[in-house]
Amino acid sequence: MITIKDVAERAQVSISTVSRVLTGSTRVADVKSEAVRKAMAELNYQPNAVARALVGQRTGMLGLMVNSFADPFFGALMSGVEQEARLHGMQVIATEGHHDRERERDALCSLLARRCDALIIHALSLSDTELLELIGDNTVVVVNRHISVIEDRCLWFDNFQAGYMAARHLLECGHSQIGWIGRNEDIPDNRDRFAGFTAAMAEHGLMLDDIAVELAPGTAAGGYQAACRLLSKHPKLSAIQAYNDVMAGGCLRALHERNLRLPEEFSVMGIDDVYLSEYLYPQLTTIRYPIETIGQRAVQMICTPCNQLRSLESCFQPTLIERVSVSQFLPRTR
Amino acid sequence: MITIKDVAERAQVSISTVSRVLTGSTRVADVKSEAVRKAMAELNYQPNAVARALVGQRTGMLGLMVNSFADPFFGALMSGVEQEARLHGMQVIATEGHHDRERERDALCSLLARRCDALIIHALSLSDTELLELIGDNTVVVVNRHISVIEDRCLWFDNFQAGYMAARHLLECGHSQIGWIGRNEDIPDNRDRFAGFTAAMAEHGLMLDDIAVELAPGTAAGGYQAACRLLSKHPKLSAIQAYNDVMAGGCLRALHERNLRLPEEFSVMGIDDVYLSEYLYPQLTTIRYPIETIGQRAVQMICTPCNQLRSLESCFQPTLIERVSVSQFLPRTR
DNA sequence: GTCGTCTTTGAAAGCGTTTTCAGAAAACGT
DNA sequence: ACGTTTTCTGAAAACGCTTTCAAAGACGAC
Repeated sequence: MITIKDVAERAQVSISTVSRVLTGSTRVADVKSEAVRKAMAELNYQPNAVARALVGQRTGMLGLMVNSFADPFFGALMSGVEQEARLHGMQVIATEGHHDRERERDALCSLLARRCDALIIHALSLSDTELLELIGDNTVVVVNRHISVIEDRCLWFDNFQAGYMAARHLLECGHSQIGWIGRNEDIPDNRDRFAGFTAAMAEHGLMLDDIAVELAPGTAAGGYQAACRLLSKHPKLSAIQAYNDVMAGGCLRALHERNLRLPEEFSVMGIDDVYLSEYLYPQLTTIRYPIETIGQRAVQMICTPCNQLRSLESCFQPTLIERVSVSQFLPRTR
Repeated sequence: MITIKDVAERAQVSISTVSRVLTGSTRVADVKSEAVRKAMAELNYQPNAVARALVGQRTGMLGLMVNSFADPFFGALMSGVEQEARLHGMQVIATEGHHDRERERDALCSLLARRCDALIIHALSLSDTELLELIGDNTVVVVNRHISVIEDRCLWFDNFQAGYMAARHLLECGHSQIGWIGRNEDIPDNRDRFAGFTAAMAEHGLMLDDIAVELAPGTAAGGYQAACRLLSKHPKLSAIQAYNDVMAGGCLRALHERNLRLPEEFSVMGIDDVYLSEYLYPQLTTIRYPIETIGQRAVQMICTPCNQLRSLESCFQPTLIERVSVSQFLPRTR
């Protein structure tokens, strides 16, 4: 491998001088600096980032842990992070946590051992305590999670408001018989979205006992099953609100199988607005989770000096994305 | 930061000894090794991977370049790579190329500068020559591309066969009026798939002049536009073969808008079998591109000693995934 | 008791950089 | 012409680790 030493030899200068033209820290006489540049080009020299990291005490690496690369939701997060990281000359190094405590811990340790300058973490399975202990005093931004002790290093989404807005939209379209399809895991996102949903319903005088609810795994298959159960138990339903777009996707399938014309005969809402949503038929009306923006903001929090960082909100607000899957309520004539 | 020196001091041994228990390279007396372990635990010591990389001349990092993180196709690739990398104790460090020559070059240089032990590259915009020049004599696996000079470091997909199988399937279902929706960029994948398509058609006596073709950008919107044009120009079509699943998704929308019952009245086939396909309505019949497996194999090629590596094929074969969007041809009665 | 052989250990060199320090050379003011 | 400042440069230390080398003990054989 070509090192700074080779360049120095070829350019007839000391390695210090080569280093100086490399970093541009100090003035170097034009003759020499020219010679160095020439030597570097001729040898096709590429500075060793590892050595630089060791001496400079910064690696220029941004550790990122997400649940799964294959999930488009996290794809969007990663994309946001990478774009912004590039602007700041940082390199993303990514791992998957896979919703598994062991793996999340290993992944974090690995990133830490590699001495990333900062970490962006989406962890589902690690407890708050464990997470805090692991990160120690490293620079960290926790996304999609609210840990009050480090609230200023967290970016999260107003899930309550998302659930609320979704229900609100359906109610405003005239629906009142609205079913909820949720996850059967007791995770905060699920709780909050459902709470928002019921709050909106309550405003219209619909109490918890009146609401049809089915729980299932947070997958398309889960959404399908839950929808099937919901439809057979509650024939009067005119709309379904799903925990997220993926479950809404499964829900749509169940409705298609029953030959319902969508959205004329039945409305469906999702939450998240993932890549998927506009491919569904009918295109899904949903609540946008600005996950890509959150990724960008996480990097900004890390790379922008505190004094320059306008202290923007850490809690991101949902927005309604109106597509096709929801329409005005029309009493069915069957 | 707490270093090997601190541990050595605390355990009352030299740093050499600490290093030895760390690497396990040489026997260390039980008393000492115990003391070292204790000191490490008490100080919560974590070896500095950067320093180890510098002296050991290997970073344990696997550089990965893909087109875009947000694209589920590449999500699957990344997932395959990460899984296998984990098994081999390697860490993935990823960048996006974004189908842009400059960015692809920058991304590669950055990975190279970081001294990744090996690179897995999906590059669309770099020319063969440029790519070869950049990678020099680094360990590299090129995916989804065939460069004959380094054929043994390439893994690719039989796009011709994919196009052939797709058309074949439609033909076997009795369709003969089949339209092709392709990309308007002249990339090899597009050429090969179309060539396979026409080859199958030719076997049934359908020559190029008989085939309805529309080209558009390789997006859902592109698929939609192309389908609209195709349908208006060729009312007799009973099936469409799209370049990939994403375009097929757009195509489905065009068909829904025309109130065609799918698949009874019209069949659609994709290629790739991305995450998306089973969410489409009707669920897409397609040709599987085993991209996750390709990712795994790329890592295996890198991490498995040559002598152990059974020389498996480098060209991956497509398989037919029968879902719902294709049915037997039934003459329309309208 | 002496010698050779193992085992275990610490000192020191080295990985490829950056940066400090001090000296040499050049430029300047008078 | 001389002292003072400024500019430029190389030697050397440091970053945190691994590994080589040689020395020190321990042990058994004779």
